[in-house]
Amino acid sequence: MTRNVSDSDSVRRQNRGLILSALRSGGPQSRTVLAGVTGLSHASVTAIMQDLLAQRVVEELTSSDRTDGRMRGRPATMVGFNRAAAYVVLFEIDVNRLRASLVDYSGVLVDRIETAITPTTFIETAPSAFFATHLESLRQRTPKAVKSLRRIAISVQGILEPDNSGLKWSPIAKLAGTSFAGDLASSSGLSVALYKRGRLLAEGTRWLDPSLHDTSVATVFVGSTVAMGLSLRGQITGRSEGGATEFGHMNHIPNGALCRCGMRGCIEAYAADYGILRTSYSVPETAPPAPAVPAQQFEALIHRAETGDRDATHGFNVAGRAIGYGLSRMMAMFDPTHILIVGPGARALNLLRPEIAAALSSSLVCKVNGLPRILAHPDEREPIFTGLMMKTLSSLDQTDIAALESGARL
Amino acid sequence: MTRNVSDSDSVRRQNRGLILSALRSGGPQSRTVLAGVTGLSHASVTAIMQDLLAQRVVEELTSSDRTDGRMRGRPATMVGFNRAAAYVVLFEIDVNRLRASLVDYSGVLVDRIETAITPTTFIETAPSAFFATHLESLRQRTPKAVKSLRRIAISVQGILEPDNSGLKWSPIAKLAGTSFAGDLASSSGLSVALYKRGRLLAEGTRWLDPSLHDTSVATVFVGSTVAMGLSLRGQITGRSEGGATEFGHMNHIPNGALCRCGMRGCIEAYAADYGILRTSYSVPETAPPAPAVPAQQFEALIHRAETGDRDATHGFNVAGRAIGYGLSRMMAMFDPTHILIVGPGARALNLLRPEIAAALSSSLVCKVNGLPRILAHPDEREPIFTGLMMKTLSSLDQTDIAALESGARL
DNA sequence: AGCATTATTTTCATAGCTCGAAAAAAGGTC
DNA sequence: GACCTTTTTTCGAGCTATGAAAATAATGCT
Repeated sequence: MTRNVSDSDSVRRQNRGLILSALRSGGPQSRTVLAGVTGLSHASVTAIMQDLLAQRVVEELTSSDRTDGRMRGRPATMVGFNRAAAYVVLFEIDVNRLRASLVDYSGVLVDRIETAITPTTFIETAPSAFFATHLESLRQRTPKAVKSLRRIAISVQGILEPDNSGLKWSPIAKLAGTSFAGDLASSSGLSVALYKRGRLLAEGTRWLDPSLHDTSVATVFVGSTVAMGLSLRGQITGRSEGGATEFGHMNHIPNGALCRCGMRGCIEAYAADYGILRTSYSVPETAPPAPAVPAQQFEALIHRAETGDRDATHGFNVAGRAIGYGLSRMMAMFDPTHILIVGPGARALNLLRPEIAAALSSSLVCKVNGLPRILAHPDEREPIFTGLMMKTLSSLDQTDIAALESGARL
Repeated sequence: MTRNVSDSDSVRRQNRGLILSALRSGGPQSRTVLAGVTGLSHASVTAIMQDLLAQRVVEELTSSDRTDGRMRGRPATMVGFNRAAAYVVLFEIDVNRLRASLVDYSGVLVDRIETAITPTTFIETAPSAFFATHLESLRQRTPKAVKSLRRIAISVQGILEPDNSGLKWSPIAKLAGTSFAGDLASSSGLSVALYKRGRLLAEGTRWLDPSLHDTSVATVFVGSTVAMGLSLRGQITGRSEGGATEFGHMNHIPNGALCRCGMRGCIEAYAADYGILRTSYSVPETAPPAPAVPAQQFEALIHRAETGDRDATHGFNVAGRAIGYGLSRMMAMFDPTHILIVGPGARALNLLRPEIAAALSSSLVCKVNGLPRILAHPDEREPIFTGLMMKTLSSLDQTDIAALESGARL
């Protein structure tokens, strides 16, 4: 049971957290600005800053870093994160590659390793060993980061185990079923967090576009899979497993097209690249989905549809319909003001849009409240990485750093 | 912008809130028990209690109220809400009746007025005047409550205005489009809250069954309409308008049966009483829905299906399918562990269950995580009233009472 | 060079809160 | 009436935030 009692300790923790999160989203700032942004008094900001400086969590920037034209009055001393205060290792795993990044406490990428993944990778090497090897490489290449390494976070696709130790189901061969996160945690002695890609997309777009930060956004990935993250008035929500949704496997048509997951009629079976391809080439719906669709093949299909090819256009219409009715059903539960299409499918938004709009228009909530804005953002890698990094660093801020005792040092 | 700064004031507010909510859910308790339940020290409980007693928010119960067999040691003095500390007026409006209740601060029903509503009621009388008349009657019949009246709350169906001043759309004739809540607020000088029925059902079932209090439950009303409230790990969620969903008007079949809302293919068009009736009697799907279905007619239909009538059974099968696929789609976004069917349709759960289970089983999340538990609770009036009352009183606790300044009195 | 001006940061005294320990209170038990 | 047991209150210590005043560190002006 969580104790919700409030005492002077929790007050400090809360206000330290406020300052850290202002620093996290606003970059280095003067104490006066921080007081304004957080609403704390100057006196409190000074007191908290003294703690943070003593703990080597933040540091004062030298005056040469100031670029703004000098003004009258005592010049402000900017305070920013001490980059060496902590390091985190971030893994992004995909069907065909693993990307391992070492990031410092200020959010600067220090080192990165990319490795290809094949269907046999996890037959030859146990997933936890695969991750451990990459972790070890990063450690060896940046020895100074080793003792300050605080967290590991992994971006995954699939359905998480309730205890977040691994995946119950995953489109990546032989990854599900092993408790790779739990194993990595015990072998490294660090906390390992798993996040679903859809959730990170929602997280990342909030950070990359501050105007969306406090609005309600549904971020939909359309590409080799279909996924969705939900951010409602700034709060990430969704299924308990890490706050993401299983939008791609929401049923679209009972007993419909065969999906990669083995079920029938999922949105993904119509709107992922393999689904669109299958429809366009009139392959029977019950035929097993292609294992992977090369990027240029999907691009070519978009081009054909854009230049008037009937079959390709039909494929995108069917996909738009699936996404549109999925969104319309989602909007009976939630009312995002913006819908952001991300990934390769975003380049085809103009092909998808008419059917999406038609499906949304046929719902009562859209008739009464109007249609949400639908935007496209073709690149998905940056939001995923940004989301993974910011989520990990903020959670470090709020959980570890804000709770540091007065005497303690990092 | 909300200031999230924490200071000693907010500490007190938080801890007062903790004690009030323990009292709200556990009834009168001794200070020692409260210390245990809230996690506060005995010293703090005493200090806060002294404030609350001075403000006449709570009162010590006389020893005669103690029923437990005497034990050794100093006897505990129970502390409970001062019933006269505040009063609230609760309205429940339905297609055919209005129920107005006066409730005291401890949650005891003091007075109640019920009035029939006909399709012409709001043609003859403006909605705000109709509510104001009932408010006035309650005031006159219990004069002592007048000066302590703090809030008005109304249970409604339909889609709320963004500012909660009224309804954008409602199944009740002539109710939507007028700002009856705003008008009532300004004429009475009290704050008026609108809550959707579905949300109150979720709220009420949590209070009525404490074992569900911190679980994730989807409460589905099946009767003259179809509605759903969502409670995730104890938190009510859903669309921004009062945290409810528009489940009944989630699309089930594109371009399907005509719904009362004017759209086509809504779940309600298949699963509300009028939809089941229409299917059972093979009335065309595009025929305008019956305005109201008498309770005994729906009961008779259940009986016919239970005794093997093919047409009636078909009607319930189609309804179960609509609800089942709706739930399966909802579960792609959220993962309640329990699904609670409430209202007249709950008496037909056995007829609906096979198709609901079949639809859920065809979804990936249920295949991986298993089916949620599906329960029935035929009576819907008690959860709605309890939800409305507890929500209103708790919000009074946390917003008004917890923030009372040390010197102030109610 | 020297003094006024201006903006930032720190210091200081005050007041509020929670907490643990000790004391007080209010009954039974023998 | 003395003792035991449990609840409740009192008291001093330790933290925290805050406004006001003081200190600091530059620029602008004469």
